[in-house]
Amino acid sequence: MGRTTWLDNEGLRKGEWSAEEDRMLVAYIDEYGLGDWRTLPKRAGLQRCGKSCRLRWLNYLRPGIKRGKFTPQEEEDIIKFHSLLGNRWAAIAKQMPNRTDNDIKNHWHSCLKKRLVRSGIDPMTHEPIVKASSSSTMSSPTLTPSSSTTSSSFSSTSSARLLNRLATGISSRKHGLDRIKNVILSEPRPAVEEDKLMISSKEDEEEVNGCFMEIDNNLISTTSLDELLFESTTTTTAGFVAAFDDCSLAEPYDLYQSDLYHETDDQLDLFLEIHSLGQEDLS
DNA sequence: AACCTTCGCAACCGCAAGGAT
DNA sequence: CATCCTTGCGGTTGCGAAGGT
Repeated sequence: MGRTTWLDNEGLRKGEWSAEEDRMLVAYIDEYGLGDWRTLPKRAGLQRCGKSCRLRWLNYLRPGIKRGKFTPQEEEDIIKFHSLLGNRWAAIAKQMPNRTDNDIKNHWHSCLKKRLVRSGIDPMTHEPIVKASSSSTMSSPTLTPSSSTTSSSFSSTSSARLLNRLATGISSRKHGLDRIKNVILSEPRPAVEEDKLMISSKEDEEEVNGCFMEIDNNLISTTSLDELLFESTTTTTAGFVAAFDDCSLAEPYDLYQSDLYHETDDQLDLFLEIHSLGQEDLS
């Protein structure tokens, strides 16, 4: 299986790797370690570009890679992490150390995505596919648009889901957290009127991702979002505060303003922790 | 048996982020 | 500070295998 091998216009081999090429790459890295991928092929005696060598090493030759069929547990994990992280395959792969991002991505596209669709689950939102109905009421699968909504009218499931979406936004965008702090979670927290939160430019819109677009579109109110964040961290995660006792934080809310979020990996780990606690709580 | 479709997966491409100069 | 270079990521493609008609 694989692509046939050919030479590009610079005389570099493309396509399927031969056993001999694999052997040469492994032998070189074993002896000299990983280094400059650009110059590695020449030093290793390979007629490949550095990018190709890197890919071959990371996705195939690197020690510790688990190949072959995914177990049901692994599939479950992929679906779970995808619901949290979206198409961030590298981030998902970090949670599953023996699998490569390429492998996970391939399995998702060729198998898991279709399986979810067959089960009536939207593979992007991980929510039940809502068929167009004759009802005239505007509805969102998880978020109820209402300026008079109180936090108690939101299910803890939707709260957790929203929190997870925010987590994805925060961890994937450099200034996402700052924006949340400044625009939505500013202290003291005045009741922010919906029309005060304006997304002024296309750039802003892209920056703050779909979550904020929903705000802009009035699908959820900012005050509801604020309440949701409280609710998410209190009612859906009984063990949440206990889990972070070491942080000496009085309220879960404070976590949003703490230094814990300054590093992407920390954000991710923290939110995964929140999510798993939330899942236990919901089950 | 021949043809067609779907599956599985390796590898390529383009782009963006971040570091080096 | 600007530009260049390298690395890493995600989307997509290509192709043999497997299965169906």
